[in-house]
Amino acid sequence: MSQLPEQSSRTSVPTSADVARAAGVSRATVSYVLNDNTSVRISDATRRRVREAASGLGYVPHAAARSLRAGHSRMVLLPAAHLPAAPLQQRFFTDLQSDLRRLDYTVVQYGSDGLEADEAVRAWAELRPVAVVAPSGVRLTPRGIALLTRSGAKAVITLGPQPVEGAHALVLDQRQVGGSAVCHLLARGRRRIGVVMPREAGLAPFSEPRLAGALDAAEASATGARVRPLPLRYDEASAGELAARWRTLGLDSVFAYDDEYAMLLMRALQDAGVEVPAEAAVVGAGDLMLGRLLRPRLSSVRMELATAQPPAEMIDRLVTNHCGAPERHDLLRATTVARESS
Amino acid sequence: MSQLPEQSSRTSVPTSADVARAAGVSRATVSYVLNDNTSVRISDATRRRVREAASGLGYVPHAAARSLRAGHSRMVLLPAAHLPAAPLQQRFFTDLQSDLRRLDYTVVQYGSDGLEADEAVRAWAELRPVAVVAPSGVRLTPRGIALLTRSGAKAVITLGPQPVEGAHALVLDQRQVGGSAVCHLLARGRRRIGVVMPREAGLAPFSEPRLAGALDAAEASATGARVRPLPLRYDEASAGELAARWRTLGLDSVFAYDDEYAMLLMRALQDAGVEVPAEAAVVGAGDLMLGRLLRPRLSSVRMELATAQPPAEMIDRLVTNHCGAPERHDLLRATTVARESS
DNA sequence: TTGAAAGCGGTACCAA
DNA sequence: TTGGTACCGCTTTCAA
Repeated sequence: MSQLPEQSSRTSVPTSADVARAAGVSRATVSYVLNDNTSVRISDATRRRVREAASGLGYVPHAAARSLRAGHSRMVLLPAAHLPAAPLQQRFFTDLQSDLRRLDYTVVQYGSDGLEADEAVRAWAELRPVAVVAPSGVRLTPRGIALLTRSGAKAVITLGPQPVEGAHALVLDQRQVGGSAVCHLLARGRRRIGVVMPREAGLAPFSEPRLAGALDAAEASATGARVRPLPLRYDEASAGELAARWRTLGLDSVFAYDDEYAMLLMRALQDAGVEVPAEAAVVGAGDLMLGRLLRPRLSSVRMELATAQPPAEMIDRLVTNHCGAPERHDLLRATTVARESS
Repeated sequence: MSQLPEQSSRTSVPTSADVARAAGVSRATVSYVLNDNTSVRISDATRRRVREAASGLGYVPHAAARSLRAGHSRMVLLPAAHLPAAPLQQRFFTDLQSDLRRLDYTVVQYGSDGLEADEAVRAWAELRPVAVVAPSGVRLTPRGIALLTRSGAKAVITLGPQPVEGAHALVLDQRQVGGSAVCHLLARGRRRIGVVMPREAGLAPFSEPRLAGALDAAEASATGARVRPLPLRYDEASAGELAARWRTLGLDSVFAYDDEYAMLLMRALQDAGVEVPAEAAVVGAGDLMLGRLLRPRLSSVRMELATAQPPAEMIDRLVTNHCGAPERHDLLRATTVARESS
C-alpha cells in the first residue's frame, strides 16, 4: 500500500496514472474499469483492485481532459441574464436542468454580466458546449449564433418573447397575455382599457408584446374598444401620480402588466378614492398568491407552459440528429382567472 | 485564400494549427500572438497575419485544452441550490459574479438537482474549479470539502446561516433577524411574541436561527417576555386556521418570518376580526415594496450585507495566497423599519 | 486479459 | 524573431 517512494501522493491531485500505479496495472485498464467499458473483459480481481485504488486515492476524473480526448462534451450552456428573471422562466430552467441531467448532460449556467454581446458569445464558445439555451435578456445575434455553431454547438435555442434568426426557438409569446386580459375585460363590458407599461429597463421585451396583444384583441373584437398605454415606474410616487389623474383619462379598466404592478396601482387608486372595480377594473398577470390576499382579490392572467415534447428531449434530439431547419415551438398558454378586481 | 485542398475547413472547428497553417507560421507563434505574450518579440507583420487568419477562420481557443495544459483554470463554481433563492442571496450572487469576472475569473453555476450530496460534489470536482462558493441549500459535508480541496480547489466557501467545518464561511447569521424584530416589539411594549415557523421544506436553515435569535433577545431583555413558535404553511387555509385561534393563544404580537408570510397572516387576522396592530402587532422581514402597500403598512426587518472586503476580492486573495485557516465573516446587518403594523 | 502508444488542442521551453 | 517539441490527463486502437 504505502510504499516509500509514493512521490507526490497526498499533496497533488491524483491522476489515472496514480491509480494505475497503486493498483499495479496500466492506465488503460484503469480507464476500462472506471468507465465500465463492456467491449473489453477485465478480471474481477483486477476490477476490484482498481476500484479500491481509485477510491483510496480519492481519484476524480478530469472533465476537461476527458472531453478534450473525446472531441465533444455533453455540456449544455445556459447563459444567465441577470435581469430579474420572470418566475415562469425560473421554473422552466429548474425543470430543464434536472431533465437534462437525467439525460446525462452537464448543465452549466454562465453569467456574462458586463460583457459586450459578442465577447460573451466568444466566452461561451470557448467552453465548446454541445447546446446553448439562451433566455431573453441575453443578446444573441445571428453572428453570435453562427460562431457558436462553428464552435461545435449542435443546437442553439432561444427562450423568450421572440425568436432570433438562425436559432431554434422556444417562444413565450407575451401577446397572448395581453390578449387574454383584454378579452376578459371586454367580456365584462369594459371598452376603454389602459395597459401599464413598466418604465423599468429590461422589461420592454415583455411589456411591448403584451401591449401588442392587447391592441390586437381589442381590434379583433370589433367592439370599438380602445386601448391606451400607461407608463409607470415601480414606486409609490409614480403610481400615486397615475391614480390622481385616473378620472381625467376616461378609462374604465386597466391591464397592469403583472401582479406586482397591479397591486401597486390598485393600492394607489384606492388611496385616491377611485373605486375598484366599479370605476377601474384591474387585471394583473402571474397569478401570484399575493393577489389573492388583496381586497378586492386581484384578477390575474395565469401563464402555463404547454410542451408537446419536454424541452430537454427536444435538445437531446437536436443534439443527436443535428437536423438543420430551425424549429419553433409556442409554449405559453394564458388564461385569465377572474376574481373581484374586474 | 481559398486553396483547393483546404481540408475540412468550414465543416469542423478550427484549431490553432489551422490558424498557423493559414498564416504560414507555427502553432507556437499563434499562441504567442493571440495571448499577447510579452516575453517574446514577434514582428508586427507576423502579428497581423496571425490575427487576420484567426478572425478569418473564426478561431476560438478551446478552454478545456488550455486549462489542461496550464494545470489550473480560473473557474469559480457556484453550485446552484434550486430552492427559492432568497432575494438577498440573489443580489449577492449577481454582484459576486460581475466582480469575479472583473478579476478575470470564469463563473459557472452548476445545478445538481437530484444528485446525492456526495455525487454532486464529485461532479463539481470533475470540473477542477479553483474555488467553490456554496450557498445554503447545497449540502456540503466536511468529506465533500476535503474532496474538492484534493481536486485542486484553493478555496471552498459557504454562504449561509451557519458555517461548515473546514470551509471558509460567509455567514448570514439569521439570528440577528429574529433578534432585531423582537427588540423592536419589546420596545413597543409587547411581551408575548409569536414567531412564525414556515412548514415549507427547505426554510428550516433560515427559520430556526431566526427563532433562536428571537428567544435570545427576549431572554437578554430581562423583561420576562415570552416567545412562542407558530407553525404555518404558505396558504390561506393554514393562515385562516391560525388567525381563528389567535385570541386563544394569548399573544400580543408576531414576527412572521418574512414579508410574504406576514402579509398572508395579517390578511387572515384582519379577516378574522383581529385588529392589527392593537390586538396583534405584526413584523415581517425583507422590507419588500409590497409591505408598504398594505394597510396598515407592514413593519419589516431590513437586511443588508456589510462587507469589509468585497467577497470577490476575498476569493481572489484565498486563491492566490492559499492560506490555511478557515476564515469566517459575518455579513448580515439587520434593522427593523417601524411602520404601522407594530 | 492487459499494456504500449497515439493523439485531442494549447502552451512554453529550448534551439535555431 | 520564429519553429520544433514535450507535455497536461484521458480514451481507445492495436498488439501481445
